[in-house]
Amino acid sequence: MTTMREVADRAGVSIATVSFVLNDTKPVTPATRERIETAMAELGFRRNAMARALASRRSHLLALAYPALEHKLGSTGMEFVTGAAAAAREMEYHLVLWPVSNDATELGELVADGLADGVLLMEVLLDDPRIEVLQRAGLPFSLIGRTADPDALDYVDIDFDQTMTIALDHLQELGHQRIALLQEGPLQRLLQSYGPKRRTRQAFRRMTRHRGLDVVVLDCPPTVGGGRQAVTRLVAEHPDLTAIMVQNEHAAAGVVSGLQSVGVAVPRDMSVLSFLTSPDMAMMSDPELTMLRAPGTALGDLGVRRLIDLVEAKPRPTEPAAPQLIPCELVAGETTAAAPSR
Amino acid sequence: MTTMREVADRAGVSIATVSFVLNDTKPVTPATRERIETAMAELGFRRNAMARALASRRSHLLALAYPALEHKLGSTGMEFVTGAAAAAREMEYHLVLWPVSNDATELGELVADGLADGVLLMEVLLDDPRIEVLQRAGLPFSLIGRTADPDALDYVDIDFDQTMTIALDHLQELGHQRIALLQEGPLQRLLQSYGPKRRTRQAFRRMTRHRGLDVVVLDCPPTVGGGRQAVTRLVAEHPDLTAIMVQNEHAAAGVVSGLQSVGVAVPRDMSVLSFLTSPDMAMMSDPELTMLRAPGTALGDLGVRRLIDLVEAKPRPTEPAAPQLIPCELVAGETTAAAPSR
DNA sequence: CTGAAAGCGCTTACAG
DNA sequence: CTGAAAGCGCTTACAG
Repeated sequence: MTTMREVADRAGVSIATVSFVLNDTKPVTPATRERIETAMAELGFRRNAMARALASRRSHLLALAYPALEHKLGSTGMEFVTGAAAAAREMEYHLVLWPVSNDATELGELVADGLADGVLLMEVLLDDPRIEVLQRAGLPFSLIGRTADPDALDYVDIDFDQTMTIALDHLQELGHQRIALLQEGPLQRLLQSYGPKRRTRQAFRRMTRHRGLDVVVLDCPPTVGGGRQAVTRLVAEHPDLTAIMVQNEHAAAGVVSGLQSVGVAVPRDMSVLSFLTSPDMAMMSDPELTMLRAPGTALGDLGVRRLIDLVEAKPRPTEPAAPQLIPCELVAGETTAAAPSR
Repeated sequence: MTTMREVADRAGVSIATVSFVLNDTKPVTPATRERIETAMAELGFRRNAMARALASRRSHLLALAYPALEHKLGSTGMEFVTGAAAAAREMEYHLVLWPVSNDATELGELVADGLADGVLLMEVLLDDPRIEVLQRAGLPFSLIGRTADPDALDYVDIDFDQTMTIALDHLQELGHQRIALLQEGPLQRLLQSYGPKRRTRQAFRRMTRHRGLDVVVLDCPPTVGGGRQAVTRLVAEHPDLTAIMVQNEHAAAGVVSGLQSVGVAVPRDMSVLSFLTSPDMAMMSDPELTMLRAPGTALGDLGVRRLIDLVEAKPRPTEPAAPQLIPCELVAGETTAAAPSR
């Protein structure tokens, strides 16, 4: 390992000057800069990350905190992680993974270790105890998703309203008037305070009312079997439905197969639209699911860039930056079509 | 932030002594230990990670390097990552993500930064340029997967032989005699040197010959459409096949739907077995895929623990530890059944 | 069993 | 524009 000392000696300067060219933090004569740069190149010098971190009080490490228990991050979760890691890399930061329990003590300890310059929080709950811990620690952080009242926080999230608009536009253009929304449930302790479910439901209720559509809202377990059972009941009780939105990919697959097993053809007799879904999953279904693709990579990328902005902000900002909301993209599959005429 | 200095002052000792109890590295009288521990508790002291790293020349950071380009890590890749992160956490290490290009220069630079104590390499190629870089750097590393000639290396991998034995046992118990293996292909530059494909194929060829089974081996694109097309040709050219093993989950789904669309019922007329697959994916297919479940979490966990062993080994070991191979687990779905009698 | 001191490899006022 | 020196918060021989 070659140190700044060796570079300085070889270039005939002090280590301070080496540091100045490395960080471009003070003016240096072209001539000496030149000498230093060739010395660095010849020695293959790379500045030690730990020493830099300690001296500059900046580790260039960003932590990604996610709930350790549900160690199913899912396909969208993975997109999020890789998107965040790629953005961090591009900005010359590193992303470190913090699988922590949802009670915030573990997170608090990690934060106190002074390892990370900032924290990115995934799977944010509507009332999330982790946030208070981060605030008290005074460490920069931003959220993927948001709490019930996120105005004072820095976050990126899915644009649920816009996504719902896209979904309803799609279905209405196809002539659908009676639409069901099927979501994960019954609410468990944890999901009770889970934003995407609530926000989707609210947008659905509000917008369908405004558009004068007939709707049904139902919960089912987030599994293939759950979707299958739920849809059987659903079509029995609401024979006039022509389209179903499903907010869980496994349930969506179950809905499709459940429909077909009771003689309802998809998409001829019934359209199915899978909400907040990843292509990997949607393609596995037969017929392939039409989906609103969750913007996992984009959110990961954005989240990291915002966090870096926060970390590097010269005076600590008092107001959070305006939140960024990204809608899901409609990706045509084979499960939506014109509503059957009656 | 409270430092060791403050703890030492409050306990009336030197910072050296504080360090000794923190690291349990020298005997300390119960009485002073007591004083120090209460001082730490009262102050909420947490030792600074950067300072510790610099002084001890150990960062407690482990890097997970994966190819940045194919930023599809897939469902098993995710299991691997979360398994590794959880194990690292449990061992009081941190996992940092290094999405790097497959040419090894980027990896070389990161290694030279002195950030990580060791590197875990994912998606190992049969001839992998990254390995030489790590060897030359002298940094501990271990592999998930292995090169063509891995004897001198430290790795964990899937036990392909054992997995193939489980698969063939399963199919033979069901009476299957004529079996196809469908894998990803045609080989692209990168996949050409991809181990799992080659090892599966070799195990398949060797074991089926030994068991006196009739076989077909074929490549297809790793997509639903690829599987669908391939299987259509396959059954036309080999009408006596009764079972197909597929080494890509998307292709497996395509095989199932392709078969049904040409009037071959699954599993009545044809069994389909999905190789190295994740439950998340298998469940999306209809009927649900019978699979050999890839041990993603276990490999991630093991890989990290081995790497930590390496990092902490007192004299640098000259021989690698014996490799650990983990077979896939057979998970019953709905796509395998007794061979049709002819 | 405990402490004084050097040192890890950088950054950053402070002087000149 | 450049350098000497203090300092980041720990660990670790070395003494006693």
